[in-house]
Amino acid sequence: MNEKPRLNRADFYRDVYEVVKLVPKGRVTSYGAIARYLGAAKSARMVGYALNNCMDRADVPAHRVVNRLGLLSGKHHFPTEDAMAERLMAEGIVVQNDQVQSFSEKFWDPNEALSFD
DNA sequence: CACTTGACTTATT
DNA sequence: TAATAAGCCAAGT
Repeated sequence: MNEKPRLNRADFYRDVYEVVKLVPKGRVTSYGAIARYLGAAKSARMVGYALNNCMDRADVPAHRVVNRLGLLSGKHHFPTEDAMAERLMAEGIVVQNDQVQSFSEKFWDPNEALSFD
């Protein structure tokens, strides 16, 4: 299987949006998981960058993306400090102290979900 | 054109 | 176990 580690910037961003949109309601994923799914595990930062651009798009549930520890690392980028937590809790996710509770249970990995063959 | 910063992750000390 | 360093890639200054 030949892979293209170097995705086009625009494609990478677009893919990030796609994957984030694929995150089921009540679930969360991590930057690394998305990056890895896209074939750029080390480019987890770029995922965050992409999401920052996606903030203008209401169709991208960026609030479902947290860091690998389940921390709402991106909450500071939301319109309000608690917007991210509020949205997550509105979807049934328990967030406390800016941290997703039962993160392991709520964690949704695109690699697993899409590899359900 | 070079340097700094950033919604991260993994490895090493 | 916790703290620090390095790796990664893009965008802004």
